[in-house]
Amino acid sequence: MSTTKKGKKIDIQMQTRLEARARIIKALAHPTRLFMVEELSQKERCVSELTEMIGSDVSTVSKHLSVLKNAGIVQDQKKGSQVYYILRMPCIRNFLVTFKSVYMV
Amino acid sequence: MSTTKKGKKIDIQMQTRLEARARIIKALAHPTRLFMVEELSQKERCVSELTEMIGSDVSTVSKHLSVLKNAGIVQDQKKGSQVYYILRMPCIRNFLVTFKSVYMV
DNA sequence: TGGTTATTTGGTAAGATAGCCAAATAGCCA
DNA sequence: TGGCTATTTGGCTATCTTACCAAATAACCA
Repeated sequence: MSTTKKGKKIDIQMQTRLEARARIIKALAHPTRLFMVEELSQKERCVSELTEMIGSDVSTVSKHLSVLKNAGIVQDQKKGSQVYYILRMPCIRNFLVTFKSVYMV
Repeated sequence: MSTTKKGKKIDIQMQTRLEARARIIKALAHPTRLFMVEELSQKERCVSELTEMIGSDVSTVSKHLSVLKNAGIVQDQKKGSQVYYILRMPCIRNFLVTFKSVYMV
C-alpha cells in the first residue's frame, strides 16, 4: 500500500534548501564569528575595533568578516580608510536569543 | 577617561560560552544533519530509516548521528537490534522555525 | 609625493571533516 | 550454535578550515 509511515526520500528542492541553510549556519559556527554577530547586532564596528576585542591577527579577523559577508550575514561600509561592519539582517538577534534560550549557553 | 565607547575585550568566561555555542551550531552545520534534526523533531527514526531517506552509506549516516549525539542534540534508544534516535531538546524546533523565518530558506 | 594607517589577499602548514569500504559488534531467531 | 540484520568503528583519502606572516591595496595627511 501507499499509506505507510515510511519517510520520504530527500528530493532535489529539499536538498537545495538544506544546503542553503547549512551554508548560513556554517558561517555562524565559530566562536569568533558568533562574537562578531553579537557585537555587530549592538552597533557597527570597524575591523580594528573588532581586532582589538578579539585579539587575533587582523588578517584573521578580516577573513572571518568575509565569511560572514559572503553568507549575507553582515555588510560593510567604507568610511575613509576604515571599513565598518554591521549586521545585515538585524532579525538574526532573535535567532541568537532563541538559540541561547534553547541551549542555555 | 574611562567612559569611552571602546568595546571590551573578550574575557575567559565569554570565550568559553562562545565556544560552547559554536560547538552546537557546528554540529547543525551540515545539510544531512539539518535534515535529521527536522525529521527527528517530528518523530523518532531508526538508523536504517534515516539511511533510506538520505541515500548515503549507512556508516556515513551513523557518523552524522554521532556528531549530533555528542553535541547533545539527539539521543538514542535501543529497541531490539535497532537504534532509534529522537531530538533530545524538542525546543530546537523553535530554533529552526526562527531560522527559516529569518532566512527564508 | 612619501610616509603612515587600515584593510584585504596570497601563501602555507596544521588540523578537522566527510565520504566510502571493510571489519567489528550486538541482537534475533531458526 | 550459526547465520542474518542493524549499527558502529577503523582506516584511508580528499577536501575544507583556520591561523599566522608577508605582501598588496586603499585612503589620508604632512
